[in-house]
Amino acid sequence: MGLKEELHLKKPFVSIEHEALLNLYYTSIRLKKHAADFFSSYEMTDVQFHLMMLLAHHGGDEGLSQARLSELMMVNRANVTGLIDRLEKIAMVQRTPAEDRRYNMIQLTPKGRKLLEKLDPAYGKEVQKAMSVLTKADLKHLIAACEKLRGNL
Amino acid sequence: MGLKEELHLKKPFVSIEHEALLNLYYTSIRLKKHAADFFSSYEMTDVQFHLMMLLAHHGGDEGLSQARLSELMMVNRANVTGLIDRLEKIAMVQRTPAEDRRYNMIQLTPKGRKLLEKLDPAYGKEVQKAMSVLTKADLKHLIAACEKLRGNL
DNA sequence: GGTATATAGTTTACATATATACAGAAAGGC
DNA sequence: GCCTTTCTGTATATATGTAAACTATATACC
Repeated sequence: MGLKEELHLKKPFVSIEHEALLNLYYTSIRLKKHAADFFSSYEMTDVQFHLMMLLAHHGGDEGLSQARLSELMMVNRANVTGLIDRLEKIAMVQRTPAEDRRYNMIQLTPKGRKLLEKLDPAYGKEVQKAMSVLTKADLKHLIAACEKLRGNL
Repeated sequence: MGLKEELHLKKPFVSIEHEALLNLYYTSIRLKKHAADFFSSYEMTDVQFHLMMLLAHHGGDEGLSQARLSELMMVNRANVTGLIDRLEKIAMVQRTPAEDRRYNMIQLTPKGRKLLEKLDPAYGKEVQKAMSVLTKADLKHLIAACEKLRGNL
């Protein structure tokens, strides 16, 4: 269903460019909410899961610094402080001082790793379920379009 | 540039479905930040502008209720209370009690309308600039893909 | 060696988002 | 008329995001 119908708008969009932008926004929001719903049954937020996934897939043994996490998540460094605070409070990750004493290296705790081992495959299935309405060709087009848009900013 | 290169990831994505999802997320975030930058020179946030645009284009004379705004913005009703509070404080919108005394009708003030008359065309140009790296066919594909994804949730 | 510069993480103030619970008002059924 | 249900807006607690200012540390340069 078109966004116009979905939102019960009386007027059409100003341009197809604007319509495409709003479709991107709203679809991203809806997918994010869908993910948030999924994680809420595990007492987790989608953002917390995302951070833990980054540690699992890109952290290796030593983990990732908060600055690297902020880069990977495209958020402010200040935001990561709070995220790690909350994840540390529920014992999912831990801070370890690095050799360079400006850095904290963040690692999954055993508890965090165990939760991820259960959640990661389940989340992967959810992603497949959500995205598999698109053909491989659709997916490639979508990725190419997104890359073009980001390249233009 | 691919997301893998942009984030300097060492490992590839698990699946093209996951890569497409992350492209959607990150592109949406980047576009939103771009818009936020644009509006910050006018002492406005992108969200505040969005709300005012909805009033201008879909509010008619009587305006929109907070519930309708929350529906159009796909956010919680509680969130709209705060948004209107802040916009009322800077005299961009006003609350008017409706006949049905449960409702507030929200309208642009003359000051808000005047700002929009200046901002709306400038924002339109920004949207064209950002989205016109895509051909009309690309845009149609993108919209169709987004509609399919939302239809599947 | 000493100084200027850059970087990492934190703190603060604020905007935006959710879920939940509440009060006031309207609507429907009996 | 009365009661239940539903709907709107608000209050609260909490999560996530920003910008800006701060401390501590490392690096570059003379």
